[in-house]
Amino acid sequence: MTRRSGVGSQRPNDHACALSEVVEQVSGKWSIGVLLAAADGPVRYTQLEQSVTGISRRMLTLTLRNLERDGLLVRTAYPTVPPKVEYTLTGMAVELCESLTALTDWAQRHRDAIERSRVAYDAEPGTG
Amino acid sequence: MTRRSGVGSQRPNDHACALSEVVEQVSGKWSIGVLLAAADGPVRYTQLEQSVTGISRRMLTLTLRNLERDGLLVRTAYPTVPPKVEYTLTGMAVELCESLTALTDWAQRHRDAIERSRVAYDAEPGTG
DNA sequence: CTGTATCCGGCCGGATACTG
DNA sequence: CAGTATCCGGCCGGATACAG
Repeated sequence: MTRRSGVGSQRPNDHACALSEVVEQVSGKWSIGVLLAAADGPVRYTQLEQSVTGISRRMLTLTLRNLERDGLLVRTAYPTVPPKVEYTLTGMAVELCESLTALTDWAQRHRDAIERSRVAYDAEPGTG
Repeated sequence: MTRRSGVGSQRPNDHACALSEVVEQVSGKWSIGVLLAAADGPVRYTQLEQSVTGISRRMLTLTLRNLERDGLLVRTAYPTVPPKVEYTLTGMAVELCESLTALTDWAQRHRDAIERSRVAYDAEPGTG
């Protein structure tokens, strides 16, 4: 931070607003997983179902529809029998994923602290 | 991306996992707003209530407690009458906010596309 | 293979009242 | 000023069954 002079007229609330919109788009329980699973190239429905461990068909479809609707995924259906559908990241989504690496890096730097905050307070062993 | 050679053994799923954890921590309806509102320095409860437009006392408290618990905020209570409580970002949180600017930048680059995706689909012109 | 439809429980979050 | 307690509605998401 401390770049107040560079941004200009942007108040903190503006940042918060824009930021919240972005976060909300990927804040679904499965959005990140689906996005990352589709990052390596065109993937099929069943491939996603397998890579995104634990997701149900319902949530996979809903997540895909949302990402598609937000312009992050493109759905390509081939009129074959049996049907074949491929999902591909848009340029926007690729850039988003790249931006998200900043968060991944942050998470890695503070992995220990996060771990501690997610367990601790409940374990309470006698070993210290 | 395209840093596959640098990270080493990290599979996409690992990224997705770490990433999801981070996103989850700031995915509450008010987390981002509170975080950004507290970024300028120590802020008091009522200050937050005012800057974070629309938040209720209940949600403000819950959000603060969560951020505190995740090590992103520090709560300082002064034993005065009337009471005075200040909230400050931790170093972790400051770094997180800096990382989040990557997302803000992304949002700004794709602001138009985001706008379109949030309206559209309801207009339904006859051009298609 | 790629979905859709329905039911249902749990959690998130708003409104309101009360407290030290 | 800075919270806490309670009620309650709506949405998210899991399980399951059905369909082209």
